[in-house]
Amino acid sequence: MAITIKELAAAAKVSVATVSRALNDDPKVRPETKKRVKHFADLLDYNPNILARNFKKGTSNIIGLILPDIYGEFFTEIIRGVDAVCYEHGYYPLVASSHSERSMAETMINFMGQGIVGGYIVMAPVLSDDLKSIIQKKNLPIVLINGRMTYEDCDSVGVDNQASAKAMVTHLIEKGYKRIAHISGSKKNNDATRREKGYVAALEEQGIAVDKKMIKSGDFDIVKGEQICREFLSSKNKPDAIFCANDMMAIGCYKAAATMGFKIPEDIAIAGFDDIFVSQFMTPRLTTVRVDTELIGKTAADLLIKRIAESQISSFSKIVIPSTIIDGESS
Amino acid sequence: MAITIKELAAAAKVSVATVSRALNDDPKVRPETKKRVKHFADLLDYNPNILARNFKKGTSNIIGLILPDIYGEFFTEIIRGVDAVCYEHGYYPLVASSHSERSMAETMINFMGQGIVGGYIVMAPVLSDDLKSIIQKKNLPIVLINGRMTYEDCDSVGVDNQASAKAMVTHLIEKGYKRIAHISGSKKNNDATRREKGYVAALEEQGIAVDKKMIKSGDFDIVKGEQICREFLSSKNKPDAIFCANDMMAIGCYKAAATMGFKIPEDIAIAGFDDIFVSQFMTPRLTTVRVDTELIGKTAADLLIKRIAESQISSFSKIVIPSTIIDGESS
DNA sequence: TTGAAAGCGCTAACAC
DNA sequence: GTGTTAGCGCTTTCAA
Repeated sequence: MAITIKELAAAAKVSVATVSRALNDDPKVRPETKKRVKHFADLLDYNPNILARNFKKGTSNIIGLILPDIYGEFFTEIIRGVDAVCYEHGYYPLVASSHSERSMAETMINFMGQGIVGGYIVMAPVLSDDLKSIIQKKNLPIVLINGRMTYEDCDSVGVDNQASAKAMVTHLIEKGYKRIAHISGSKKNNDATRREKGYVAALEEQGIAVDKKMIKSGDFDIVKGEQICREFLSSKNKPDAIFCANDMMAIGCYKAAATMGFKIPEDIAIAGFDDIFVSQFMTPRLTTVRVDTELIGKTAADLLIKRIAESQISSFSKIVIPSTIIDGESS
Repeated sequence: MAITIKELAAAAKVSVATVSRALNDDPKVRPETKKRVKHFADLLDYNPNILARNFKKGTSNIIGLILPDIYGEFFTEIIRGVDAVCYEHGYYPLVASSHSERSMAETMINFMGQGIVGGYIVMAPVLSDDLKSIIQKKNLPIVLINGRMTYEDCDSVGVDNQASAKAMVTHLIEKGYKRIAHISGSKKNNDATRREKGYVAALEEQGIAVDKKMIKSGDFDIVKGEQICREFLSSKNKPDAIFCANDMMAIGCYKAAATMGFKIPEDIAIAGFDDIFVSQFMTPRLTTVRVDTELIGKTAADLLIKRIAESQISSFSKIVIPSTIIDGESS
């Protein structure tokens, strides 16, 4: 066991209270006393037991980061961003996935009232009623990532999926594409539905009729993306461009095009969403929407840490992280 | 603040001690008492304050997962594996990267004696003296991932990089390739040096002279991989195959080959290491070494949790996670 | 400016 | 089998 405040107090010949105050930079402590205490703390290699501190204060410097799953770049970058900000502020991120078999709501309840975390960042692609009620009766600060941005009861950070998708499709139209198909994500996924709405909005704004047959769900999956692209390419009314709801499905399209002998972008233009790492190395370079995912994580952590530190509740923020169109050679 | 053990005790009309015992399944408690306590616990929505428990017991059900950085599939899968096992055992993973500017050693010291974690999993691609001394005088259980496997002072889990690389190169030789080049990782990275050794060992075993000019360091970087591949392909003594120390560099090679007009595998065969997600979707499918990274994380977490739970120290394990050769169409 | 002491919620030794 | 109580290391009143 490491050295305790008592031993440090004895060494510095002051009371434990003074040690505590000195180490917490209480202005009431005389500078020379403070100095002596700190000197001995260094000397004896003293580290306050954070557990005891958190326990006593009823808060925690640990942030619960609850993700629907842990895979792929998106989550990694969120974790990375959260980690970076946590480090700056002396917080630690506790990462938990919802483990599919249990609901996300359960995971959150598990954390609650246990004292382990001082607040959480929740990434909920689907905002169930369970989850909503938990957020509403929350006893800990919560920041939502990419949740429904209209939600009024907590802070949230995310991308404007709809506007970004709309911008991308508009960009394709401006480049001269007339028949733009869309491979959407899962119907249940909030991001996916927003992106599809953006696609529809762009067409409507440009006076292009929306053809339902030109929208197919690929579940964000690379293999499904390939499959659907194959269907599009072999249909009689072949599209001249495909906007995929994520880059993974776009990669699937590349594969389909290659094996079917279609050249990108001459025979079929492809656009994605996310700008994952490999996209910049694909030949031709994928046209896509870049989202600074790490910034989402950072912003969420910043928000949460502020929220944990403050006592009174100020109004909730909804922060939109901007996205950029990467005009690659695939369109 | 959530309900405490005291209030629960009052409700169930027993002492706090009985509540504690009942909830911890102490066999001394009468079944009916246990039942009543649990009933009230459910009713009142009681969750024990884990912080208080950990504090009191001087342990923690939180595992510190210290990574050199957080990006790419490898780390994600480690986190994923650790998370899965943690969940099973009621533990939580606390993820921290070493944040480059501070050393990994510092991060570990930060955790120590603070009570926050009950042990850690450390992924150290380089085992510095700092780190070694910390491991040696450790006051908390540690499991090393992919560290130097010869290290004797703690548990470790990892891949046999050398044997796997050797197997891959031998495989290439058996396929008929005569002039196999190697794009290695960073000289400082333990994985990289082991893979290079495996490459050399395979050549030697097959009676092929090792040509130093055929080994160049690409730092595990996709762009450097492309660059070096370009150099190899334009040299007068062009290799007929390139074994890259990771898939990212292999992707770089694909790019170089495509732009220089070389066909894979006819003009140049490419092999990688890691079998990252996109490798299976590359055209042609990349020949590579598959490592079950998630299993590494799982195994490490398993080991650590056992270590935390047990009181006396048994001998340290070194677990080697097997790897497989994926015989793709790029060779 | 400093010290003494209470107490956070829980577990475990001891008493009954 | 159950209750009483000390105490984990720290912060924070309250006194001095």
